[in-house]
Amino acid sequence: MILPLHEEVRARVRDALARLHGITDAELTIPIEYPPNRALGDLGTPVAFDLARRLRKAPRAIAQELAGAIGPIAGVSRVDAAPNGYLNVFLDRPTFLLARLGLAGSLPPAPARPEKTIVEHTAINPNKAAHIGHLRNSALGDTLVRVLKFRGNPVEVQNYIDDTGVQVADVVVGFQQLEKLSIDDAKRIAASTRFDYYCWDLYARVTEWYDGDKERLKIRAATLHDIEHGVDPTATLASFIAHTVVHAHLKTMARLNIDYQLLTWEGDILRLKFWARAFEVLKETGAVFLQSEGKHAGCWVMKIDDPDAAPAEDGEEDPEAREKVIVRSNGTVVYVGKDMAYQFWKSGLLGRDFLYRKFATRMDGDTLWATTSDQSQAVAEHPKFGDAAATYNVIDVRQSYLQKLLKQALSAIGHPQEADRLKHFSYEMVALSHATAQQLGFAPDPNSEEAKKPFVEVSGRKGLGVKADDLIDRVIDKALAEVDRRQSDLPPDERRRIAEQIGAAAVRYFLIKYSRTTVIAFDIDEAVSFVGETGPYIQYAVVRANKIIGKLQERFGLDETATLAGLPGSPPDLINEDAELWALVLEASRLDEIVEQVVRSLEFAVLAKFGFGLAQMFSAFYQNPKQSVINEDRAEARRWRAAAVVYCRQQLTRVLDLMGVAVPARM
RNA sequence: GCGCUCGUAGCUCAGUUGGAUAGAGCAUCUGGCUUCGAACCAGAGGGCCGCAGGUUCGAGUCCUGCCGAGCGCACCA
Repeated sequence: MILPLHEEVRARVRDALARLHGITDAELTIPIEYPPNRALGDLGTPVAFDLARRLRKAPRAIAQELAGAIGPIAGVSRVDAAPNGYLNVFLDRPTFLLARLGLAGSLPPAPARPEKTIVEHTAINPNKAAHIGHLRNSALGDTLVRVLKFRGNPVEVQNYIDDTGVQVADVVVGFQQLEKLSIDDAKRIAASTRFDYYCWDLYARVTEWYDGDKERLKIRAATLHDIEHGVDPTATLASFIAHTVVHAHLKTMARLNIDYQLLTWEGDILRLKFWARAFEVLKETGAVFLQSEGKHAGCWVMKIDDPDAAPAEDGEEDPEAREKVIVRSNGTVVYVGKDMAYQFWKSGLLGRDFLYRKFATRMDGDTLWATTSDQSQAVAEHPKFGDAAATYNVIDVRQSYLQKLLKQALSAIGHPQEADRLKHFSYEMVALSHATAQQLGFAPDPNSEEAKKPFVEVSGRKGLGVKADDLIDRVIDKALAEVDRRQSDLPPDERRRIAEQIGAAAVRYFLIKYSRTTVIAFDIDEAVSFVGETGPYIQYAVVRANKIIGKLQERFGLDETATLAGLPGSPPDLINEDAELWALVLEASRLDEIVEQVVRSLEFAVLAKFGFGLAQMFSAFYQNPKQSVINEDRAEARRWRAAAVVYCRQQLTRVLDLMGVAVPARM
């Protein structure tokens, strides 16, 4: 918790500026930064540079005036003007640490954020096993959920299931046409094999089959039609495939501590006629209109307004390029129409609701709900879903255009605020490194275009990709080998559990540490590594911290509370003089600031780097014999160091929790 | 053609409201386990921040142009 101090320093600088120079403009921002080293200060601001021209004074002189006029600030020991013009602040170290441990004073409460936020993520086509690209989506989405909750936002997590799309239809075609299998055969396969893996292979074969004769695509169209209209046996088989694969996906995600509150099924959106209602709204508000001329004649279209687009230079611009067809001339709705209906519902603007049924049990024991359109399945008592003040849609960058259309649709029906509060959480895709593609047996022809690209694109249609569970298995196996080597006294099931925790940390950290705009060229060897900047590195730091606290009890018979209880009032020399210890405490306190930055930028790489950097500082501290806690003879020094360890461990544990990662009992 | 992203160490990447000396991991090299357990730590080498202009007290970060790469822009989903 450092943000309240930032605010206090800002307020006092503002106050001093008003008194000294009559500067009261609210637009003046006072940036708070961290000087390059603690000898210069704990916090600092370059505000004097901004004012130099305005006040016709050297930055240094302004900073000096401010330092003299700012007066005492609670929690601050001194304010200095640096020779180059920075205004630097030194904190009262003992008070700072004691307050953060809840041993002195009280920290201001977090701001209330009562408005409900929906986060939709994962949305994997339920026709095959999840792959690493899907994992990036889910890891980002779940981290977003955790970060929002951390700062007090009520969050509803949804996973959209496209059970009536082409991809499910393709696997149905595989069962019916290629394998000549019935629903009972499918059930038999599901009972005896990895069904999602089976579908993975079958899906790739269906793609090849289509390539063999384009006429076969007509079978796909007919299958899709049967699914949409509930024609059996096709519809029942499709439903079975989708449900079975969804359960497999849930299982996969649970291995990474990812789950959901509600599964929204596209089939229910169709059957409950959400689109018909959305279409009414769009027509009533004039958001869409029936085009009577040009190439879109007979279609219902929406104007695309693009304020960023350059104006047509010589009036030769194609007017149709500024229109998006929403309803085709044959009366059927385009894909994005269903998305609009779903989004209107999320934003509480549809005037219609799903029915709900219980689907499964969540990891914390709560109910995982699913939508339904079947009265006989519907449960009367259910939580209120949808109708959120803000929405985050976690979808890769290729969907940017469609997400933009969704925002425009909200605007066009007269709800610009809702449009503004719909955020497309976009991120780049996961591809494969050439080395990994080769290991999988997908080496492109060295003379082909593909070979010249910086990475190899994943393709579900070709069956080219790394399955999520295969990756997780490999990482866990490797972790288990390490655990077996180091913790041979532990029973096998406990070792297994630890390996699973370490594996989840490795995978999740790997998926979070890149910025959203970076294409991850997935390399298997890099992903399974536990050395350096990885999740297990952070876990290891926390395990070491726990070790110190355990030893303290063993050696001195003091538990954590007793150790800390002796701190208030004890001589603060150590923390005042030990730069390394203080740097650790100050850095640890920045979590709230980091979380705000993460929500503002939607960059979880920031969180990952913070966790790693703090763990790194702690590891150095731990490894330094001069900083030993239990070998320290002076009781006060021991207590201050223990306090720093406790605080650091607390903050690192929170960071891991935000990443959906647990702390192993031992490593 | 238009739009959006990206180009930083040998490799993979940070540098997200323009700030003090451009960082991390991996790889390479040198040290360190009878120590709070080395999944670690200490240290070394390694940079025209794609190129050229501009704005600013200050630019890896903002603007313009160029070069190079990726992804979008359907009466597909």
